[in-house]
Amino acid sequence: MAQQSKLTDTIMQWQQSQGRHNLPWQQTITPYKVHVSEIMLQQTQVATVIPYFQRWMALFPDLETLAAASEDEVMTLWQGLGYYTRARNLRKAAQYLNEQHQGQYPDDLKALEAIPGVGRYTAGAIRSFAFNSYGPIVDGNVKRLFARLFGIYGEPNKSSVNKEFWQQAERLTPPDNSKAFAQGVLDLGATVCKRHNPLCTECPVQADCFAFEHDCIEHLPSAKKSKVKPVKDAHFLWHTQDNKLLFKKRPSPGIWGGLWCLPEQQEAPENASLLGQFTHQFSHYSLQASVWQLNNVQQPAGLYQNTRLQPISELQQIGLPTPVRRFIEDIQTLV
DNA sequence: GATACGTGGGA
DNA sequence: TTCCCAAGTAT
Repeated sequence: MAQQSKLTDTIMQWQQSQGRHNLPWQQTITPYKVHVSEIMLQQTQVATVIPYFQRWMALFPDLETLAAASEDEVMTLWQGLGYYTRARNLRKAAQYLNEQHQGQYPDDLKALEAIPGVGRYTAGAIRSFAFNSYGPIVDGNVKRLFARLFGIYGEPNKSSVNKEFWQQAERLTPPDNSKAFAQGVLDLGATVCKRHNPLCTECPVQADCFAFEHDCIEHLPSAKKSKVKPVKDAHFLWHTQDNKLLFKKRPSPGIWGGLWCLPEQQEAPENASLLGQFTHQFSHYSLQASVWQLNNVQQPAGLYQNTRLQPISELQQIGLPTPVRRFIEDIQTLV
């Protein structure tokens, strides 16, 4: 067996004694559980994911069940978790694996990356966690850890900087049995090498750490350029009929794609009264929404494609964007 | 390479 | 309040 770096050994041993071993997707590991959890965890905190993961596994216990599920079933479960393309791709992935790979997960990185929604990180994660084979990973945790450990400056998403992170990951990841290493860098980043107030006194690689030695932990990783968030206006229609509310399915791709939403239009409608307003902060823009109640006899024109009248008492059964659900609930409380 | 894509938590 | 960030990917 090839000589493994001391850093690799240290991180693996730390993981086995101090790392996380009780996360739901670490129990009776299967490629499917690893896949689902890794998709859910993209840009999403562990604590947020856990209840979604539990519900998902109860409803879609395997690839076959998932492949046969409707998009609506999947979106209803995913509502509130965000980045809804992930949910649609997960369902596509199940169909793809059933049709192209006999319902089995491939175990090489290239084939894993060909799965819808699986990129370089997730392919490495599946290979490491599910197969315990060589699977380098670079995520936010790893970037923070490596930036400090090796003194890697520059915006982490800049391609040249990103390339450095991946080179380090490929170099340090052991050729076999890479699970403990992959889990180790994630756990170190998440629980010790935190963005704020890192626990350097508990860090197993403190002696090797550039940032610790140079006392520049708070300056690494380098800050990204912040951008001005644009404000967008939206006009939603509130149309009720027999205690039912009119919804329209959001197109994909696009914001809230695949979820049901109040019908939206560019301009404020004529002959309508303002029922209420809400604002919502997306990561890339602020939404200023107005909700218009149409006059009684007025029918919303040209809205019948992909629409449904949903009983207000049965809103739990469809996937709604979080701020829209919140608005509707607030209105109900007032009534 | 830049941008779109959600939501909630923490400082 | 506002901003950054969290197990990134697709286009």
